[in-house]
Amino acid sequence: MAKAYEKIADELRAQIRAGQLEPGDRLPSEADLIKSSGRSGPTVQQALRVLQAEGLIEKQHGRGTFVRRPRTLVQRTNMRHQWEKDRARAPEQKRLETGSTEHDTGLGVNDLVFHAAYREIEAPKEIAAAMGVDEGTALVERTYRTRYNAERNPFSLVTSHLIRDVVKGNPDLLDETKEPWPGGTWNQLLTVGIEIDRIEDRVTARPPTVEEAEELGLPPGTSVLVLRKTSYDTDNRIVEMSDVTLPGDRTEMLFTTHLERW
Amino acid sequence: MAKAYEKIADELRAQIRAGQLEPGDRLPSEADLIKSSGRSGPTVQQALRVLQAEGLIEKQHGRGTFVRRPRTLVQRTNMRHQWEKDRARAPEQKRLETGSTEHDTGLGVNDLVFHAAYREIEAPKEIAAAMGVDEGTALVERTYRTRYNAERNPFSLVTSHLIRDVVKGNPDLLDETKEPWPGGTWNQLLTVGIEIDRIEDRVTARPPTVEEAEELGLPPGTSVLVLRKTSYDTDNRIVEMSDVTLPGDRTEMLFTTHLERW
DNA sequence: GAGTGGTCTAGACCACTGT
DNA sequence: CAGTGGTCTAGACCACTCC
Repeated sequence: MAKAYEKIADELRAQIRAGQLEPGDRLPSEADLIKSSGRSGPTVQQALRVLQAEGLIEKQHGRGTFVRRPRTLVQRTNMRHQWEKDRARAPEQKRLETGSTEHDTGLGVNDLVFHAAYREIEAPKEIAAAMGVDEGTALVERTYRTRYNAERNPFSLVTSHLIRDVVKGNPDLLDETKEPWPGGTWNQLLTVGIEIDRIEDRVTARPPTVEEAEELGLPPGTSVLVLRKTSYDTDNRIVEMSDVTLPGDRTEMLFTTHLERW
Repeated sequence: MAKAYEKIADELRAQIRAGQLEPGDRLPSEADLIKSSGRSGPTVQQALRVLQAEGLIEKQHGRGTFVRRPRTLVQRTNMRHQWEKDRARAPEQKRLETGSTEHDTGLGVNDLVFHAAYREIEAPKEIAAAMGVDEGTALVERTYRTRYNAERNPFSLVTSHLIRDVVKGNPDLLDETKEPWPGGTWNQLLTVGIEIDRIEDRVTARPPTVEEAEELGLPPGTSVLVLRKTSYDTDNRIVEMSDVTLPGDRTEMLFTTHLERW
């Protein structure tokens, strides 16, 4: 006994996969589906909800229901790590020219809008454990939002943590008005004598929280990539840790691993 | 004017985040919520659906609605690539002992169950483009399922593509009954004189398709990590490409990037 | 104003779980 | 059997989009 809403969903899904309904096409209106299926409104709506949760369709209030366009625009690579390290020691003129986000996106500085906020906090349990410090250790927490000039919503949410005692040698590092800092965090760390040796990127996926969906402007039926980036210095200490939330449907992360030759 | 279902969802979400409702706790029954909120059944259900889509709660038919337990069990690292390469040239006895999945999970061969199937196909457009070959090129498509002995559902779905002409020198590579092959794909490639030079891992996230949700046993309100692994040989040719689907809520991918010293 | 999706009601009956 | 969530009906009214 197939459930009524599943039957409706299956039919529409088959049409989308077969290409009878192409990305951008409008689906039959709910009223049409009610008539053609002989089912009630809520049943038809449940069928559409299923497809929406699969990321196949997108509802637009007052306009109709449409087949979603796949999109993967922003690529984020681990080559950026070496690039960022090199840039940290470049002359200031060069450092001013471009940031790591422009490196990823291939855009100029003027196409992007940054916002940064700093505050000092005491390390909560989870952060302390991940950074290998005691709970309550003084940290500098920095949050960043980056968006395209032409768009309303940012395409990444970043929260970065530094250990206060490690960076206090340069008071500018505690001052958010110095952002954007030419040469980025790595140049900041260089000013207090820190060299980064390796990066660990931890990636998981989950549905967005309401707050993330709101800030990133994510429609229902999308996932976020959650990236925790941990930076180790040449003494094998964790000197920075960032949590990055990225929209799953427009981000591709690329990691290249070179292997030893035989 | 706050929507009724949002108000109910907000209240429950606040209780979960505050820890008044802990992971594993049962939420009030729908009947209770109908009474306490003064709203109708469908409205209460919509509130619960919202929380389910956020991955916060889990409904169990006939038992109740529960706060979901966070879980991240399987870790998959890019160190495995070098490890796999080294293993490919190890003596057969050593190669028999363990596979790359055991390497990731830290388990023995007997804790895991593998299933492999081979077939020959003509490269469809998308695959051909990604592998840099002509559409219609003869490929060997291999699908793998790996699961814990104790569990019903696999924790990864793998589809791997090899170029038929590249591997035809060893007929065993076209025979699925030879699986599991000691030393894995890389040893297979070694038998036809191929050495892997670098790996590219591309990661995105999205909600599961119905088929993926079914096979992986994913509850509503979870995402999948989609990994496309491309292997380049020492002549910079693509010799293998795998598409891997992993449950987002129990997988963590770890990529380590070592940087050049100053 | 016509057409679309969004929210909501007040029920009914079914399917699954545990005692 | 009682209690739970799952499905479904037949409507009502609201909010948004586009002409």
